[in-house]
Amino acid sequence: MYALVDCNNFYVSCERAFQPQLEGKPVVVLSNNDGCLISRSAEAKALGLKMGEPYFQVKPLVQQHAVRMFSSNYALYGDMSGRVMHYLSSVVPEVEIYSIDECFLDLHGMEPYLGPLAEQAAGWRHEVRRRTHIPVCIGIAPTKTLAKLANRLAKKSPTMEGVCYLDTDGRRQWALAQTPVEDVWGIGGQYAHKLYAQGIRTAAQLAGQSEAWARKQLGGVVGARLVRELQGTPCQGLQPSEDGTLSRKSIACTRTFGQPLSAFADVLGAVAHFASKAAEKLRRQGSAANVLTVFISKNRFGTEPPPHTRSVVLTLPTGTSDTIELLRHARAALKRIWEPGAVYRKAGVVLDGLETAGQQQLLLFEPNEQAERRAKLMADLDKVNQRFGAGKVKFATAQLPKGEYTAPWAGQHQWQTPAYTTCWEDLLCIRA
DNA sequence: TCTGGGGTCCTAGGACCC
DNA sequence: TCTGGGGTCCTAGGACCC
Repeated sequence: MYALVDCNNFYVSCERAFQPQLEGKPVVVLSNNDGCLISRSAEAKALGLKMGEPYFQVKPLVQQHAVRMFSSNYALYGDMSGRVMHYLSSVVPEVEIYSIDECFLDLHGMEPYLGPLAEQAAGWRHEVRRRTHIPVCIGIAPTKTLAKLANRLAKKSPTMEGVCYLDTDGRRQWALAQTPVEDVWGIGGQYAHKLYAQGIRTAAQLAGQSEAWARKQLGGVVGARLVRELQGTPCQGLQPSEDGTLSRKSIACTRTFGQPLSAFADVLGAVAHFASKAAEKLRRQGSAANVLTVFISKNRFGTEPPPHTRSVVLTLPTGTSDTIELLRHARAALKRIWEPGAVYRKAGVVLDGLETAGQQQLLLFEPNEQAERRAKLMADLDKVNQRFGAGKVKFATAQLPKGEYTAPWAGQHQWQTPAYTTCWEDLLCIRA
């Protein structure tokens, strides 16, 4: 058996944890640049506010109903996520952190030790709430896909009190019949459309198809696996996350600018900043990158025909996590795709071909003094920034223009709350 | 005026190799 | 006239996820 634990409206719940007066009110959290709605309270959903909708389009509705708005505060959400995951990691031996607000628990063979799983899950749910103020729902089933499906039902039906256990074949059939096919994990817009055209509208109907059919219709082995999992045969095991952290296969830092930019120096400043941030993430997970991609984009919503994005992919001479090295390549890459006179809205840096850091040095016959000094410099840089605040020490390329206090590319974050749990200055103050 | 960011996996097709 | 049968690696593009 697998359990899927999912935090309800996670970002909104994090804001509510520090502002209990928001309970029962419509609340939304906006994406970077205060662009789109990315988390909504139940009350906000009831008003018809949709996931991913641009804020400017729903502004009248939001104002009319006095919906409370928040800019995203990832320092807070990341820390709160860590607290939830840390607790869940302590109740079972194997946990896979699937995203910032979801994790799978491996419950195989656990029932004799834990007792009835539904009761256990209710206890975990209660304890997460008590420790973090974050509400979660738990779905339990024989496969990951069915656990996702169970989780959705736990969220929808108040009588389940946040836990849904598909422990019998009858319950599994009932759950499949309840679920629209587009709500199955792995069925997105394209596939849903295709399935409807063939008269398949529920998860039960999809589960009734053959593996060969699924392979042909739903993208090969992925589709075959999906249908088998709906039928109750596990095809995906747990990929345990080491000590509660995730190790990525690619690392990106990309942003839409707060305003359109057309000066090379401004865009270079942004690209340099993104490269520095990506390099920090890279070192944090102990990796080195072999491939660097830089892209710049124009307005993708305007009347101009695509392509709106130009990118360049560089294979680096050797795997590296050195900011200086990556900045040098990023600048060269940007020069190659830069069009004078164009107006840019967004840029990004992506690191791929990740390997364990240090491996590339084993190839050298003699210890490379310069490489060692550089590695030490990067480690010290990270230490200083960790202790005194992100960006306290940075490279000149990523520095602000003279006399500026905010970067020209910086976005809006009009409704940002304090980083209550990760910054001393932002510590919550309670007056008696 | 205003439209997010960060990931994963898979397939097909071309280049190249023996 | 007739033109094999594997492999591997790489890239681009598609689809999906939260």
